[in-house]
Amino acid sequence: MLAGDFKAVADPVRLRLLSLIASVPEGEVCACDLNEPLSRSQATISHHLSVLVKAGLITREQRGKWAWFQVAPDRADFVRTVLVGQPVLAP
Amino acid sequence: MLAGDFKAVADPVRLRLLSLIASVPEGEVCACDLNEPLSRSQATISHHLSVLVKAGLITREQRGKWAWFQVAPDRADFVRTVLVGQPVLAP
DNA sequence: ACCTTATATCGATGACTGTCAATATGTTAG
DNA sequence: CTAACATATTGACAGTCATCGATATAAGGT
Repeated sequence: MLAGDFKAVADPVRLRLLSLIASVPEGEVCACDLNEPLSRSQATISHHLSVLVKAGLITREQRGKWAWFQVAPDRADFVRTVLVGQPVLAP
Repeated sequence: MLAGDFKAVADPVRLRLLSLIASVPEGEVCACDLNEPLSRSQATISHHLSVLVKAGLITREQRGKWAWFQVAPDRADFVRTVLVGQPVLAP
């Protein structure tokens, strides 16, 4: 658990992006669906997505014209912890 | 779970400070014990402690000449999650 | 081949951050 | 009261960051 992991989610836009990506039932989101709801420029959204990818929290896959993002499988637990907050404790 | 919470732990020095404070059996640490092990100036340590206090993750109590810090009781779960990483899942 | 669309990259800029030396504040001891 | 000590605050500086407009890259359609 390094400070760099938290740095990646220490920005409101990135946290929201991660939340959006993690919350879709399909498990992946097209970048085209992420530009509008954040009220930031396309360049800014692209930048933040790239930060999340470089941090290893999400993965990017080019499919045709579109780029699809999903939570990195090996970081799903970290992402869930970050988004849900309180861990569920074993009794 | 706001980005500000993660911002507070997104610095290596602060993460280490939080870890030191959270890991002492007594539950509280004197600032005098935090200056040395981080290899930063006294002013820098004081600054980071104040950031953690303002974020509500630790509390500060003046006792005589010394300042004592402990993990804020109402944020103990967040701190544990941050430091331990994986949450323990209920079966 | 061209045009359109989707996304990334570049360059610039203003804001924020970590750091330290110096100084201030507050506390205890003599 | 004064000296010594612990911690906080101030001021300055260099580095990082979020943001955007403009441009580049790449893919698909016509």
